[in-house]
Amino acid sequence: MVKKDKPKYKQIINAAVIVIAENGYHQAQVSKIAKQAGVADGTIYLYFKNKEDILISVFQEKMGIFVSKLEEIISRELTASTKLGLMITSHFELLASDIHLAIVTQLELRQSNHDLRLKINNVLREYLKLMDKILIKGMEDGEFDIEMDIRLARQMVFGTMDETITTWVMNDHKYDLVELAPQVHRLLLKGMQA
Amino acid sequence: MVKKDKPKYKQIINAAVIVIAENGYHQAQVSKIAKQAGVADGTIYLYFKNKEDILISVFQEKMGIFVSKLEEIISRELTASTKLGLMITSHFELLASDIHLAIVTQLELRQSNHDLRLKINNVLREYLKLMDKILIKGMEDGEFDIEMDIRLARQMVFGTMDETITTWVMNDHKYDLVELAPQVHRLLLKGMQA
Amino acid sequence: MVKKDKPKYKQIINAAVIVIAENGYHQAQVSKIAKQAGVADGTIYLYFKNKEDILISVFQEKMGIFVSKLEEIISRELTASTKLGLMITSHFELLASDIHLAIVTQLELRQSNHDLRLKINNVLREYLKLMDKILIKGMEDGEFDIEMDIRLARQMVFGTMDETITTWVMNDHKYDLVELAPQVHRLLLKGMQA
Amino acid sequence: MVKKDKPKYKQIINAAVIVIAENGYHQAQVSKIAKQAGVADGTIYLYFKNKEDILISVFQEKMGIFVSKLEEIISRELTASTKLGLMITSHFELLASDIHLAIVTQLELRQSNHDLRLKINNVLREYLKLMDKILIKGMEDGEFDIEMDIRLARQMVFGTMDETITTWVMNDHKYDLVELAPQVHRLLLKGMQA
DNA sequence: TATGAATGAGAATTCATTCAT
DNA sequence: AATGAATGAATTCTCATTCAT
Repeated sequence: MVKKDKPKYKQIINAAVIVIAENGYHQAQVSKIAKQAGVADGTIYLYFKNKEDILISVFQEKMGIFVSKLEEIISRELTASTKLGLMITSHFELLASDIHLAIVTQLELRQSNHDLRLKINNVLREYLKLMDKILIKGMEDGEFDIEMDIRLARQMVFGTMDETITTWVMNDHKYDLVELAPQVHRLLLKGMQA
Repeated sequence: MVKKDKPKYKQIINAAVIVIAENGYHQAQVSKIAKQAGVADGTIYLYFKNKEDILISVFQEKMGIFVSKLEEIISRELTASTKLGLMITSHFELLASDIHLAIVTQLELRQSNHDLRLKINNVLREYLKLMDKILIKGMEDGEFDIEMDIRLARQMVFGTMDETITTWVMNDHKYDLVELAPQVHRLLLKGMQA
Repeated sequence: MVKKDKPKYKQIINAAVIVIAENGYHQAQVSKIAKQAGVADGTIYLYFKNKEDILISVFQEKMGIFVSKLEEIISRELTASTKLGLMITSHFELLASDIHLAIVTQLELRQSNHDLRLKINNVLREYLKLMDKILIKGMEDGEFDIEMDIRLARQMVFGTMDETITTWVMNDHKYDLVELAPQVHRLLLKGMQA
Repeated sequence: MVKKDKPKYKQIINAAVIVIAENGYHQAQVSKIAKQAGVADGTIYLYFKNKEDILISVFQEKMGIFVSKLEEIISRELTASTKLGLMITSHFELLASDIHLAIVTQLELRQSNHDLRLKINNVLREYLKLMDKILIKGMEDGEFDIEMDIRLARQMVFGTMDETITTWVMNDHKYDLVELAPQVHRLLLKGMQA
């Protein structure tokens, strides 16, 4: 059994999400995370190399859920446009169901330093690659404009989703994010359709 | 003559942009900014309340240029779609011509804490309001889909532009950002057209 | 059978010498010593009261070899001057044949704190007492200056030997220490002769 | 006026000697030194790069006194043997007159880590070079044995002095160190005489 | 006997801000 | 207005030791 499978590993990850969401990135001291996780400060360092390692792991573990979900969607027998819709919906659902996580990914983790952000971007890249698969399939199948720049299209899709979620979080999630998914889907679809 | 008109005010603002761009947000100490501006540390505090005030002022002063430009575009006798295109192009041009500023607004200033980001968002809101004016005019004139959610449309426009610029900055601006403007324009237009 | 006779006791002592010599006093953690000895961290505490106890025991065990050797030399039927020469030679030989031990006693163990050094000095005292026996015999037999201060003489003998060994260790033992013994002997003899 | 001439520089150096002597090397926290010096913790870092820099500077500043004194002795028109005597006496006098300094140089500073000790040795080397000058002159003038190994002789001189002082410090300086100087001188002289 | 996961105290250093000059 | 020396609060990480198994 490796470290990541031990119960305390996930315990600390989850504690970190809560502490960062409730206190903000810069007020999320290791001792607070340890306390929230119900372990001693030193125990943190049996599972993580340093504080940065906790934060990257938070992102990896949680982003992993998005990636798995997206892989599952892609593997299904559906049109690219339907897949796009499912991706948006499930992305919104996951964050709407875990406000703490939404705060952390949309606001707090972006305050991290350059190095950490580079590492986070590596994790993100995997997600964006899957997104590209949908776009390419849509272009090949004649659903999406064959002439469109794949990078720009991806930036539109991700940028729109990201901006929508961030706005929702900054407005204290006082409206229903998931309800917006169909409209976002329609908007993006129009932009990309053949 | 108020403080903002005094030469040292702008001198410090510009020094801050350079220092933050070259050292990163977390390595932009007040003493470095003072040195770059050619003044003593204490002098900073004759022009700014505190460090946060410098950063907000940087954003306000620089964002003001975008706002002025956009106001000028809106005031012209043009179709909403043409205005949208001009907005994208001039936005890209301004950042492409000042890499330091691009780094600061797209990457470094986002590492600021929650409070500062809220204040930055207030400044940004003015810009987004002007953007809304174009979208509303386009809907009224029958250019854009009258059914579309104005907030989502704005998030798509801003999100796409923002993501495009950030990706360009993170790729060390090794390709021409301004050249992408027409394609981004076309993509967004398709998404919003009636 | 007491603890000191059990195989793991010596195993840990020897592991400590190696770990300290190779990593330095401040990087010789208990866990490293345990690993080198092939036992669990907790096992150390079945044989030693605490970390300091390991270090004192290292010194005692190893110094014991010097003391035995010296006792054997003293018991022989020889002139004081010859005994002095044998002492120097065998002292040098022992350290030259165990570089790890030389590094530990000449450099690393001296970085220990005040308390530990006091305890080490107690162990050393036994050796110095035997040294005194040779000097006293020499004075009684008319070989050494009867007027000389025994304490000062001992400090000269030990200080010279110690300084010579330390210099050799600090120069990465790139010359032959044992070859220096006759010269050191002659030098000290001249200083003490009647 | 450079940093070393500013009053606070020496103030901190002297505070460090007292704090280290009274608390021991490992209990000499920066905050204690700052308090003893009557400055804020942060002020220390305006004059010293880090804690190690304080300790090296202590050694350099204080060792400088020994070096100056020795240079002055060497420059006089005296026999090598007289110079040797003056060196021993003034070395003993300086340490006997500043017990704190004696504790620091003979016991506490030797607990420093490998890196720091290497730097201290560089400072010490200057002193040893001057010592060599006396020995060489003595050999050239026929006072000292022309056949003697200069390195071994120096190790005898320094080792004997060092061991004598350390023993005195460890015995809580309950006897008069300076009174021992003539005897030490005589002992060493006999060892080296032609 | 032996294990090794868990504990938690302890300290160097940075940097925004002040204020006497 | 301008200076810049001085301030001091605040936080990560290590590692000797314990104790349930």
